[in-house]
Amino acid sequence: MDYQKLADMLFPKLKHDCQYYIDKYPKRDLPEKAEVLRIAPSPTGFIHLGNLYGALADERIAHQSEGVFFLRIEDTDSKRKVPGAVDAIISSFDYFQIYFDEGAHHQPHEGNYGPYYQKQRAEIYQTFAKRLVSEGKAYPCFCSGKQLTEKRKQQKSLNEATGYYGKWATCRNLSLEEVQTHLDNKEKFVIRMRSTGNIENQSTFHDEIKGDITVRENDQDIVIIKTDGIPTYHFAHVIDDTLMHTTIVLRGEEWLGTLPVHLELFKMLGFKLPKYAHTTVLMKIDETGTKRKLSKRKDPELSLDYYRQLGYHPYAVKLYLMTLLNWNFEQWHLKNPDTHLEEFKFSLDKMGQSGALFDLDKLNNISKTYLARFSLEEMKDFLKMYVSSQKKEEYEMYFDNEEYLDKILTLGMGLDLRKRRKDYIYGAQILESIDLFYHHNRVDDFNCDEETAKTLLEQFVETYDYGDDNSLWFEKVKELSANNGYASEMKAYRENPENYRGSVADVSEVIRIAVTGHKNSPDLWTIMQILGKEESINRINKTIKELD
RNA sequence: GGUCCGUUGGAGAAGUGGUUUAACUCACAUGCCUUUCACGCAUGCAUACACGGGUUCGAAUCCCGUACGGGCUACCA
Repeated sequence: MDYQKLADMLFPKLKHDCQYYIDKYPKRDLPEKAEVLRIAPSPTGFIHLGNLYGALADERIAHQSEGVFFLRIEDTDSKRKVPGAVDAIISSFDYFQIYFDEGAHHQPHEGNYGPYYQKQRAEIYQTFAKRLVSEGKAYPCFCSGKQLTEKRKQQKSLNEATGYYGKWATCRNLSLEEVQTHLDNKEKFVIRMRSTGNIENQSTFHDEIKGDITVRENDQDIVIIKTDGIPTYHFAHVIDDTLMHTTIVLRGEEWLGTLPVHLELFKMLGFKLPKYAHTTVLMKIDETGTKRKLSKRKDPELSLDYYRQLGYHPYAVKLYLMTLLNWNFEQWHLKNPDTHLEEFKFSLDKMGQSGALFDLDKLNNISKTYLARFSLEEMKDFLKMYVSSQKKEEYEMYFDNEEYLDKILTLGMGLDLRKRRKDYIYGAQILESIDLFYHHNRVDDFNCDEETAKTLLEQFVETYDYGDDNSLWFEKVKELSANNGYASEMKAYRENPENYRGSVADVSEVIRIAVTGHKNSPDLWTIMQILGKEESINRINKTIKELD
């Protein structure tokens, strides 16, 4: 059989040979320990926490080792492509501050190993496929989809493994004449690799995360080039990660099953095998109470956009993912709350082996703990970023009067006060809270009837003096309480609650609502000091009026 | 069906033959603090090593089997 002739028949007009591409993408000039990793999403228009999880691991390992992290778009399946999806992917990674050294988003200077869209690399794959054909390691297959379905049916009824292999691989040994006839008939064909593996042969393979795993040899003549001339994932992966000099292939464990295919392809092409690291899948609890993989279709709330829209701080989300990624991260972070996560030594062998449940409670906790450490300036920067990224124009007015915004943030969140709040989880909540301060009358929430509230407020204003210090101020509130049948001492109230209408705490709450619009806030005296005499009294008077 | 991976309290997770009466974080509860809430501190809860055999003086840790969960089994990635 003249394989070279076969190869020329199938691929009559390719510009270059394999050597051309091998020379075009020389070994990267990097320090010895440097690792090269990539994330290779397909443009389906949906990326979720799982993608970010993987990207963060990639990014850390690459940059920690002074290596390279790049973005490749796996757009080999035209059916899956969604318009605008690539932009969405890039903008999401951008929001979460995952930075690439090279790749799809860096156009026009995307890097020296491009193109980074697989669609644009079609000719490269074909060139290598041609070489395999010329060496007798791959062959054209003219089977139609219908025929393949029929085969599968038969295999199932015979209780044999499905697929294109062994005696079922009917196109394996077509003669040149037969191929010529098919071509003359303008029949579509795919290129399949000619597997030499035996499914019975087992060996162990070292995965950087999973450890030693057992793999069987592949015996399937899988498709490497589809009828449209575009490669399948398997072939593209082997070619790209070789030419782009990826050193660690980090991907989801759903790829473990096809690892034997990739191993055989690497061997067949004579390429050096990269290291593999298969990460666990993020899970959630189903409505039915069972654990299951996060799904694009069923779990829209787990899309990255969900967190962006609510305004989770990107760094907080990363902190959470890091705790899932490396078990020792959390304790490191507790010890070093002010150290950036980039200082943490990330390692593959500290990754979990079983599917981690996504835990919103924990994310929220990490998120609010993180926000609670913010200074006034940091908080404003974050809110500005959030408001502009979400185009929430109705909130932009808050930034026009920074002095006022400062006051309100200080009041509401205890920023720059000793009593830091820790009950804000994400941006949307904070903006809501700011809104409450602007429209501060929540008379519905008073803990007493309106008549009483009004009386208390009127008496409070009469004796209020901006110059009073905290303790004098509070003495007055106590007096006010006592005059109206409220306990002025908490202890006394707790011992005999039936003797009073309430306690000084209840009186404080009435004033607090009148001043801030909130039932809860930091220390009231300080708030009124910050708001200023005039505005404090205005707010109370306004409330009194509304109670009439 | 075949094949691969996994299974430690409600959740994440450490521990890979003997200071383990199994860390730590979240959740939950209680107490202290306190003019509210939150914070902080302290305490507690949680009947946690999937099950059954085996190896061993000794097993969460090693071996075998079973169950359960998940992945793959496409001209999808």
